[in-house]
Amino acid sequence: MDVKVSTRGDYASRALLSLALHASESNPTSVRDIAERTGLPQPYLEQILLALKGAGIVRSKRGVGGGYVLARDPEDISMAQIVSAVDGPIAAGDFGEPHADGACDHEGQCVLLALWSEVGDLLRDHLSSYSLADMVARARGIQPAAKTR
Amino acid sequence: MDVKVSTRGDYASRALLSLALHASESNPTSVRDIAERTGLPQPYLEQILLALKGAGIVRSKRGVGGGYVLARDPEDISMAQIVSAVDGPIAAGDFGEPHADGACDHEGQCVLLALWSEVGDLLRDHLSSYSLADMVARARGIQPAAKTR
DNA sequence: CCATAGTCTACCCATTTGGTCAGGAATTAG
DNA sequence: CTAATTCCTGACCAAATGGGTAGACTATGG
Repeated sequence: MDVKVSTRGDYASRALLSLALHASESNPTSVRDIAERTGLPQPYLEQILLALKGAGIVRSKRGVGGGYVLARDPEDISMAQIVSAVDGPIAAGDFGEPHADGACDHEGQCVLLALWSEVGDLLRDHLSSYSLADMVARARGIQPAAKTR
Repeated sequence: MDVKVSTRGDYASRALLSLALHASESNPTSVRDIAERTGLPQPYLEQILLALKGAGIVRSKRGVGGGYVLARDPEDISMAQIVSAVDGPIAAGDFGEPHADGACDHEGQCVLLALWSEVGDLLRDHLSSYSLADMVARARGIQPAAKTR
């Protein structure tokens, strides 16, 4: 089934969480600093930040005093966006579409396709329901007590 | 994130679904027959059935007229069991435990660990809520929900 | 004993994952 | 201008995983 979080997804989340926690001013944070704070390997982290930039989640500034900044408010960055930015779309299995009109080539296979796709939806929805701001809140201990979203 | 269903999980489900659909008598079905009905590569299917046997989901009989039979009633075989039998435990990421007492080595990383684990639970629960019998019902068109006419 | 059919072990190739490295290009300080 | 800083680009790499094959072995029934 393969429902493990890749290190990329995890690392990206950590980097962004760190960025959000230290977003005191609007001056950028260098990759080096982020790597130090999070304990992640710097060169690898660069790749990941680049992907996040490509997805429009962070902005970058080059040169002296440059670095990365969140492109939007943490409230407007969902965990689903983060994860799919570095790991591709959150979808269970690309075996083909459930060609829903009962035209299965073998027995009841489309029933299963429908199930996998349902599972993907469920997961995407769930991750979409959390924002980076939620993680910041939790990390600061202001846990809103098992949210009911 | 990696939330795709492996072919193994899918194949295992198909094989079992096929087995359940033709479970008219208690005489076993050979791997060759299952492969033919489902259109799956026979040698690969053998491996998968072996794993399912190891998990106690099917029983086998060797020799002439041998083959595989469901070990239990389809009602008592959950989709979660099938998937984890061939793909290992359904759990998001084994980075370590969320050492819940706020003793994160770096900033708020355990918050994320908690999230991944929550996601794994959600998924496992969801797949556990479906049984092979449910799939059989759906495949036969006795769809409890969208029943046309 | 012989054909059938499951079981086991090993191997194979392609892709993905996790990660490094060597420059190049932009920006700013001086 | 030039040098320092920092992001950017792209190649490269090792290991694991996924998907699949091949072949020998063993149990069973006739």
